[in-house]
Amino acid sequence: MSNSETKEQRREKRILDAASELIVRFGYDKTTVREIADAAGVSKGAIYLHFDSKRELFEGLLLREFRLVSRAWLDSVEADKEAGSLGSMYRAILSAQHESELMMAIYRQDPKVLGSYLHAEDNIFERAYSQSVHVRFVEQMQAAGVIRQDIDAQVISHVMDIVDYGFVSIGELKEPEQIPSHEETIELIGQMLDRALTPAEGVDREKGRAVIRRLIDEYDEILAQLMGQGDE
Amino acid sequence: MSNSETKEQRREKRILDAASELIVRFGYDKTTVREIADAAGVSKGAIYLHFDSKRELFEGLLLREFRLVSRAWLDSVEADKEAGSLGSMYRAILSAQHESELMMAIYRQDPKVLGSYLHAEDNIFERAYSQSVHVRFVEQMQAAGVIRQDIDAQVISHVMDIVDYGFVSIGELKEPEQIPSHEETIELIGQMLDRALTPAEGVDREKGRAVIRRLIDEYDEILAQLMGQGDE
DNA sequence: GTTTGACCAAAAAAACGATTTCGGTCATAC
DNA sequence: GTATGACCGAAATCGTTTTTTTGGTCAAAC
Repeated sequence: MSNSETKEQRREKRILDAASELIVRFGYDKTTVREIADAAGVSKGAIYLHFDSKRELFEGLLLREFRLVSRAWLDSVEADKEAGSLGSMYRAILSAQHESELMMAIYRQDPKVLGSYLHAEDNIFERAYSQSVHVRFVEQMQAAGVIRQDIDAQVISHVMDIVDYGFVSIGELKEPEQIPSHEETIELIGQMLDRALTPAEGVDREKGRAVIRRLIDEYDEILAQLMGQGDE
Repeated sequence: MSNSETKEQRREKRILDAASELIVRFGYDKTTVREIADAAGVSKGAIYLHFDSKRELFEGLLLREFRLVSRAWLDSVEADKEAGSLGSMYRAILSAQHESELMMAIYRQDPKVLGSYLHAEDNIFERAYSQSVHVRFVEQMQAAGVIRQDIDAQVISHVMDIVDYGFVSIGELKEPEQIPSHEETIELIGQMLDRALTPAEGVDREKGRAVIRRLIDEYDEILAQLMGQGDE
């Protein structure tokens, strides 16, 4: 096996790219399979060679996005030699999320984009949220000495969720011109976390990065599992 | 004039109380004037002796709530001798907001509660937001030496908006059992703000409280103005 | 072996009138 | 003077039928 993609993989990528753009723009319900096929330059039948249904196509798209964003997060943490503090890692994940309009819509559970899928039974979000990855992230960071251990992990994780949810959702509330650059915003958020949650005795940055690597591995497994479930 | 309310004032209060409970529960659109009258124990006609329309009744309710919450905020700041730091004041306002279900719905711009009023033209929110009270709050706090002056007030204010919006909206995303007590949550948020935004040289708490007093006065004026506009 | 697009049943949307509900008014009662 | 609720027109809701759209299939074409 070489690293070049097969013809099929390239076509699947084109389909998902087309679906992503259309769904972000018009929403899941208002985007038809026909339109996705046209935008991807394939026939409608071809889509069903890759996915069993519109729903599974969408779930494939969601899973790809989860993976892409977590990969981007990991890369940015690995690339930054200064990284390892809680703030720098949180900044990295906010940045990674912010790059993807689809990911933003997912995190804020935007009904305009996710449409009827949002309330479809047994959807991927229910399954994904039942794993409490955020709490585990904080617990492992505490164990690694990157986060103060005198505050309950549940509470820390919840405040981080609040900030994250506010960050991706604030665009629904404010006009674009009232919003400062997201670099400045993210910078300040990172500072706040660092100053409030870093232990007094300082941190071993490499340990923090090690936690991220381990967590992303875990996360990939969860995604693979979700992928598997979808196939049945 | 004595401090006892007139009969009319008492009736207006009963009407607003009834409206508040029904609207929080069933939403603006699904609550009828008839139901409000019944719940308040008055006739429908009586309602129109106090308000020119259903819309103005609702705006009266909104303005009363703004005033009540800002008053509760001020009281809690005045009562707490330790208050004056940014964190303690922010904690107080989150608490005050959290006490009022209606205020929570307003801050998260909940369509289930605010219904068609949310997109009604020239609604009170548009007018209220055009005044950038949050930015002015931060600027005055910086001038009083309670907040670091080396960070742009716009950015600080925006991050505080993000936290606030996330705080009142997170209930839409998570199940109640996944949410820690709001006391713990608020406590940590306050710590984060204090540690990240307090100047190194420490603060004069009384100066901070003085800013609050001045701001609430300003705010009352803005509300009075909005009230006036509504009457035309 | 691949790919396509005409085709189908099911679901959604539109059309439409009948019916009910609702915000607001005002003649009447107190 | 104050308060009420029957009353009105506008608007929303409902029930039903018709029309259009859409997800998914598969015989035919390549």
